[in-house]
Order: sequence, then structure tokens, then C-alpha cells
Amino acid sequence: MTYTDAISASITALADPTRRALIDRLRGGPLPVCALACDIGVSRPAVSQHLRVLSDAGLLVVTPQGNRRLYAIAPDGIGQLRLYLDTLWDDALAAFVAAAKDQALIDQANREKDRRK
Amino acid sequence: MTYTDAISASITALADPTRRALIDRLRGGPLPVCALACDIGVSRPAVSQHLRVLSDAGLLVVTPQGNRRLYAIAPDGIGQLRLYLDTLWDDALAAFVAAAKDQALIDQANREKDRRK
DNA sequence: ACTTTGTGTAAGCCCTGACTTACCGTAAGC
DNA sequence: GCTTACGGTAAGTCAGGGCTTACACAAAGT
Repeated sequence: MTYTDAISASITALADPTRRALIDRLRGGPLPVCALACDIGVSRPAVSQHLRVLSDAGLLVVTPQGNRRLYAIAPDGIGQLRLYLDTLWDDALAAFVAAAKDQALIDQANREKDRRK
Repeated sequence: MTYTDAISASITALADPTRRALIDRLRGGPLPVCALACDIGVSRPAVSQHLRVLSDAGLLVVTPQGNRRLYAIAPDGIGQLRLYLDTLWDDALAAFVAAAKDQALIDQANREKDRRK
């Protein structure tokens, strides 16, 4: 999976409100499927499918423990998304100050034009 | 719009690949709609709709300039998303080290049990 | 004033995906 | 060994949303 694909999968996975609810529920630490299904208001198979999507996106890690499977947030997956947003933030800020500078030049040119009238 | 709603709208807006392509196209600076529609492989109305979604999510700002409308990335919107991911990252890391510590305790208990055998 | 250019809106189609029920496999407890 | 808890898979339904065509509106140019 390329970097772009990973970002795409991560954002798509987090776009669903039910999946975000699952992630939020896992902030405290690893949990089995049934605990998640009880808290969230959807059926257990639906939770399984969402966990599958989140795992495939690299946002969760699963550790089988006897009969159950503990799901936990994967810091690496979140880290990749953070990196993407950081570069986006940097570019946006740079473009913003550049646009402000351009606007300042235009304003100055307009003022000089007015003066010559 | 509450904080949670804002995050939800931002992530949902970024989840669509076409909208991410638009955002990436705007990294260099503000652009009018037609320039974006030419680069991206969809019709101009589709671009308008996507820009609407991105603007509503607070990820873009639009400045009318004569006949055209210049769209630019809103650093504030990206910043809010960054903040959300930062707290998620912190929680995930804390839960990770806590789980590692728990596992270490379990391992130690098992070793002592084996020794007593 | 009329045309041209740039852009948003409306209506409709169609496909993706989220959810449910039903079913199957596997590990633990008696 | 059988039952019970836990969890993944399959098939089917249905709503949401992305795209297109057609239309409407505003600003600029001639």
C-alpha cells in the first residue's frame, strides 16, 4: 500500500461516525468486540465490519487473547495521518502569507494609482 | 456548530478523493473554480458542489474577485483537525504504554509461577 | 444593450457502503 | 464430548452522496 493509499484508507475509515465512536471508545485502552458492541448502538456484526475497516487502514491492532480479540488504537496509523495534516498545514500557511503579501502589493499599487490621479 | 460537529464535517469532507485532490491542488495558493475543474477530471458543477462541502466544513475560504471566486485553504480548519488527531495520538500512546506495562506485569507473574513449579 | 465568461443551483441517476439477519468456526467451562 | 460465549462471514436491503445535464444569475467586455 502506497503512502497516498494509506492516507486515503485512514481518512475514509475515520469519516464514518460509528467508526469514530469506536475509536473514541478505545482511547482508554484495548477492548474486546462485545464490549464495543454493547456501548455503540449497532449490532455486533456491524462492529466487526467496522473494526475490519479500521484494522485494514492501520488504525487498529488486534491481539487474540484466549476466546476474545482485543482491539487497540495503533499509534503508527494515527501518526501517519498527523504527518499528512502537518504538511497540509504548512502549505496552507505558506500560501496564506504569500496571498497576504500579494494583496499588500496590489493595495500599494492602487494607492499610488490614486495618488497620480 | 459544536466542536465535534466541526471535526465530523472536516473529516467527512476530506474523505472524498476528489475533494482531497482539490485540496492538494490548492496547496500552492488560491485558485478560481474553472482552473480547478480543468485539472480535476470531473465537471465544473461537481467541483462547485465539492467546494461547497469543503467551505461548509471550514476547510476553505472564498474571496470574490470580480467575475471569479478564489478558493483557498483555511489554515484554521486544518488546525482544528490537527488538534483532534493530536489528542487522539496522545491517548493512543498513553494506552499503548499502559498496555505494555500490564503485559510486563503478567509476564513477570508467569515467570514466578514457572519458577515455583 | 448584448454577448461572453465564470459560477452556483436543481433534478435525476446510479453506485457505494452501512446495517441487519442468519450462519459458521473456535476456545473455554462443565 | 457438549454446551456456551465470543467473534467473523455471507447475503440482502436501503439510504446517502457523487456525478451529470440543464438552467439561472452576476460581472465584464465590446
